[in-house]
Formats: sequence, structure tokens, C-alpha cells
Amino acid sequence: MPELPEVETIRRGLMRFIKGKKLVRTEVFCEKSFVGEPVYGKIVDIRRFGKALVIDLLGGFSLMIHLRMTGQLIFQGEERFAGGHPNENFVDRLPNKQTRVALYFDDGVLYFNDQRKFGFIKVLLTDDVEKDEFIRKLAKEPWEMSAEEFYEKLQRHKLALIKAVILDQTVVAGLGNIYADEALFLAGIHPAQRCGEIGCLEAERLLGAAREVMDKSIEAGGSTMATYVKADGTRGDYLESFAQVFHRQGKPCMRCGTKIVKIKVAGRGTHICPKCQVLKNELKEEND
DNA sequence: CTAGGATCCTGTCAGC
DNA sequence: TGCTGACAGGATCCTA
Repeated sequence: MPELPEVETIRRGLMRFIKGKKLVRTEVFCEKSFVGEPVYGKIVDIRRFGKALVIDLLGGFSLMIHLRMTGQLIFQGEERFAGGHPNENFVDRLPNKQTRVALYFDDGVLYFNDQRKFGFIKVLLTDDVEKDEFIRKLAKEPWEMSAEEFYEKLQRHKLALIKAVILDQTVVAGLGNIYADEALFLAGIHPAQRCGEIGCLEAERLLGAAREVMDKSIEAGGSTMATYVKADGTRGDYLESFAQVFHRQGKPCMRCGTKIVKIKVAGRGTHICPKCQVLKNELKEEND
């Protein structure tokens, strides 16, 4: 679930809560969730590559963390900071059944929770972080990519559906199911449009839309989603504050009032306004 | 090389 | 109540 904006929000939170602190102990509850032997030392930096986080330790080791669908990072010190898949774990007593790894610092604990166990923490040499397969194959993020470059990349997947292609992290980094739907809506493009039918100007619009929706979310994350969870368990549904289509099926389109519908595209739940996002005709086969 | 479907895993929800 | 199938904010692996 966590996409680029959520991961960036977590990165900023960790910079504040664990940078400069010393990692002193590791407790692994699920072997699958922790790859390699635990390492210790002072945290010198926290970096982000697409949806992956990298925590650099003094001494030459790093922890790469990918939250995948249901991962969360929750720091419990004097106050609590939680990010990632939003659920009751944000306010639960930890560790709990979904806690896979606990990283202990002098003054607090960083819990890695993950319902579905798709996410992981992996120990790497800091020098080898950029040789990691996932990071090595990662494309540029939307802000670093020119419209021409994006368009050319789409043209390499003429027959694939646009939504599937923008979810591909080797095409453009950072989008997930929410921001893909939001960006396509903003750009007025149907998610099942084949890339070959996407024009140069549309590609440019889509790239701009991707930047816009994620910028907005990072900004919102700073205040709402980067929850400093209070005793009262504040857990704002930040999606409601900015989503135009995601999880809004049955509700009116904010642009034209038509009901948003949920369909399936590229195997994923997909939300569109059927009036603002129209599928251009596929090239018809010659018949008979 | 591309395209599309299955798969990893746990939990929840709708429908019987 | 219990069972069943569908589905989930991701990415990889396998097949054609």
C-alpha cells in the first residue's frame, strides 16, 4: 500500500526520530521478514529510492526496507510515530501478532509490522545499496524525468495498458495503485488505454499529473498522515482529504458529477470517472 | 524483448 | 455460526 509519498513521509519522520540514535538490539519475529545478519550502530542517514527506504549505519552497513502492500513502521519513544499501511496497529500495543521485526534504540523501538509478509528488511553493505537488484532497475521519479523520456518509454510498451505500465517501477518510480488512478483521472486518460494510443501531449499531461498528486500527498502527509499518534488514537483517513477517484466508487466525480465506478484493469481494482476518462477506439481488426 | 496471469501471505468482508 | 470466494495502496516469476 505505501507508495512514494507515504514512504517519503516515513523517511522524514525517521530522520527526526532515529537519526543520530544508536541501534543496539534486533528482535526478529518472522525469519522471512529479515534478510541477513543483524547489524548495529549509529544511524547516519535515511534515504529513499522509489518506495524503498535505506537506513545507513555508521560502520558501513545499511538496512533496506520495503513495505510492499501491508508494511508499516512505527516508532515508539516518548511519543509514537507511525507510517505505512494504515490500520489499528498504529494505535495498538506493540509488539503484536503482525510485528515481524523490532529494532531497539537507546530511547525507543522501531517496529516493522506487516500483515501479509510481502515486505522485508534486508542488510546490505552501504557501498552495495545501489547494486541491489530492485534499486538498480528502478526508473527515475516523475520529477526527474522529462516528458520526452516518459513518452518514449511508453512507446516501448505499445500493446500494454497504460495503468499497468505506470505501475511498473522500471518505467517510472513511485506510483502505486492509488496515485496511478489519481494521476490518470487528473490527466483524463482511461487506465485501460493501450500505450500505443497515448499521444505525446497526453504523456506530458500524465507525467505532470503524477507529480502533482504525489506532491500534494507528501505535503498532506507532513501534517496529517505522519501521525504522531496520540493517546486518543488519532488516525485520520488522509485519503479522504485528497482522493478524487480512489475508493470513491458511487460518489460524484468532482469535475462533472458523474458517478465514479470501480473496474478491474491489469488485475487491480481501478477507479474512474466514465465520462472524464473515455477509452479511445482500439484499431479495429479488418473484418471478414 | 513484451504482455499477462499466477504467486507470495494474512485478514476482512459479503453472501450463502 | 461457519464456510467460501473475492479482494487487498507490491513486485516477481513464469509462460506464451
